Amino acid sequence: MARVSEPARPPDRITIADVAREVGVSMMTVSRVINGRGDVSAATRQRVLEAVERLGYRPSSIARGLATRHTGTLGLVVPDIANPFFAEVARGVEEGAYSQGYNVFLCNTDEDPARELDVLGSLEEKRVDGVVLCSSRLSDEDLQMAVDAYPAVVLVNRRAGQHVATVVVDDVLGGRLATGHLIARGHRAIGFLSGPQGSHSGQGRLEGYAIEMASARLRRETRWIEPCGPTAEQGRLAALRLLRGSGELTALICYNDLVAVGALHACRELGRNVPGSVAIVGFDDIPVAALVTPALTTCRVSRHELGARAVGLLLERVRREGYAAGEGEGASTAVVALEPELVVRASAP
Amino acid sequence: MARVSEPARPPDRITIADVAREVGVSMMTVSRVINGRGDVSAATRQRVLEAVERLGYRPSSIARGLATRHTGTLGLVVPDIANPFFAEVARGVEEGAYSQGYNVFLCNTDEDPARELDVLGSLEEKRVDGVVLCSSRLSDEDLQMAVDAYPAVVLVNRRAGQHVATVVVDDVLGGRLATGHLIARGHRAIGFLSGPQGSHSGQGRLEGYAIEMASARLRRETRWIEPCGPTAEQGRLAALRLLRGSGELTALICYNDLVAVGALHACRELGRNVPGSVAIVGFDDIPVAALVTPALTTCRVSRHELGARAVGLLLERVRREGYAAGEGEGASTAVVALEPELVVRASAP
DNA sequence: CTGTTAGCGCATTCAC
DNA sequence: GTGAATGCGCTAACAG
Repeated sequence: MARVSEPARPPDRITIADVAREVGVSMMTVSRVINGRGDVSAATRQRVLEAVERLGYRPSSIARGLATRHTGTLGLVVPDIANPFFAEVARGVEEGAYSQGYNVFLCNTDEDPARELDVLGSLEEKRVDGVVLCSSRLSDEDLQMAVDAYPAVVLVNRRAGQHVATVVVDDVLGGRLATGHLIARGHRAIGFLSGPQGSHSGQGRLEGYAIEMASARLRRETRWIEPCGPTAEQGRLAALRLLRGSGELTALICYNDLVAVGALHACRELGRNVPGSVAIVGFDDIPVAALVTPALTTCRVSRHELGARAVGLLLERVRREGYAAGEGEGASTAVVALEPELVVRASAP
Repeated sequence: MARVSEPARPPDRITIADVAREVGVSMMTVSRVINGRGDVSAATRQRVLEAVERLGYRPSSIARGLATRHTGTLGLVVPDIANPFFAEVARGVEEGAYSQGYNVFLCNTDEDPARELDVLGSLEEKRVDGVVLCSSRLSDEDLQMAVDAYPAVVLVNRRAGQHVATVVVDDVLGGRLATGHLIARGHRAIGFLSGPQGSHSGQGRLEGYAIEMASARLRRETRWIEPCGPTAEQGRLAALRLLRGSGELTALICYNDLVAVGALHACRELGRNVPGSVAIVGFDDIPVAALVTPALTTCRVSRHELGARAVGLLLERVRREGYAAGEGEGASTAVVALEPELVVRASAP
């Protein structure tokens, strides 16, 4: 068997020194050309550029990072990238970062606070210039410490005081939109599958529901509100309980689209036509919403924009890093609330 | 307005020198403790660890990377992270990387070869230790160059010769499973919505279909095969064409689940009961497959495993980086083909 | 078991 | 316009 005599280390990478030697100038001149800084005569600039091309030189972000203390990298921390919600947020973040020349580290926390802390630590070691932290499960205290540890942080879907940059969804408005639409269509007895007990977004949406019902002077019954897990199956079971217990209901607002799909199944089992006998509204506009029969009316917010706005805020801050976070200092809005919109389909026309 | 006299730079980070000074040892000793290398007396180890804790010292991956030429980072290149397929692959990749202490850069190519090249370049500058490249749209030539530029590369869903590590889905087997299942249920006239013309996976699945039909000595008609776009709407239209043109068909195999959902809608329009009059099989087992009515029988492969296997191969290679890629040298399998499985549901029981 | 020397590749002062 | 020295924070290779 042919065996190479030496371990055959890959040839060492081309460095800025190689380019300088090739052109016959100092490293500094090459550096200036590459970073477009300082004045360099057009002639030498040209020769440097050619040499860079010829040698296939790629500046090392690592070395540059060590020298400048800026790495051109961001961290993106999400509970689960396989969750379409965060996948789309990630898309928005990556696009924004890419367009500004940044690379982003993707980190899953798996909803585990310990792992979240761990991941944040590793990003710190990587010396990221900033972090987008989604749906943090950290305690207020830990969260504050984490925020302080980075040059710049933007929170998504989690608040932590006015002075921490944040992008959230206006869930109360979402709840109002859904409820208002049903009321406008003549519904008076509206049930609410409110999702997991501790859910912030569930609470917000429920609050919006309460506001609209109250302002329309409609009756509200505690038994019309039923908590449930965030899945289709749990939605089905909860809808069954609700519809059997409160036959007067003519509409159901569901914590999310999966729950709404479950409610659809429940109605089919009970022989209740949708939307004829029961109208159904979901939240999120996940892909399945448009594919089920009848297609779901649902309340959506651009998850892509959520991510895009988050990096936007982040990079804004990254750039002023090093300056005091002065209050008046032209600081842009710290808390952005994205407004959802109602997508009207067949389940609640 | 109160204005700070100086730009108020954040206090410089703690370095290994600070820790060394605090403990009264050399930097090397601290380094040894941190990296668990070399022998250090239990006593000093303890004192170093305490100082690290006390000062909140975080070693800089950047500096370490410059010194060791290993960054502890990987690149993950996908066409679109918002596509659930790649999101799940990403999950697998991230998990595997995390468990081995690596961080991963997420890069979207948006299906654009130019951008893919660009992104690969930026990863090179970041000096990643390896790259997982999914569904590359690069020409064979460009792909080969890209592969050569990195210490280690693993391809997902794209082949490039035997000596490039690759993880793919066995689409031919998938096609055979779907077809075989229908034949076993007594179907003899089976149509095929074959997806986009250039699709590799579509071709593979179609090949599997042909193999099974032939081995069962069943008649095959060219008009039973209908190409279509990869969406529900295009699936619906194609199914309409197919079912109207070939009334004898009792089963439809669909390029993917979205197309299958479209076929479901088409059957409803034509008043043909599923599965009574037409059985339908999809591919991929996307979330919607289980939620439509009737639920879809579909052929799935673990996308999570696809990612997990890819990082597995990658890290295996990263570790032997620097050695010649000797053929016999205990080199593990370069090409892994994951076997899909059939998930039987109501649309083709 | 521990310390010293040197350098990873680049950018930031300053000089010229 | 350009170059020379110096250091970013850390570890490899040797000493001791």
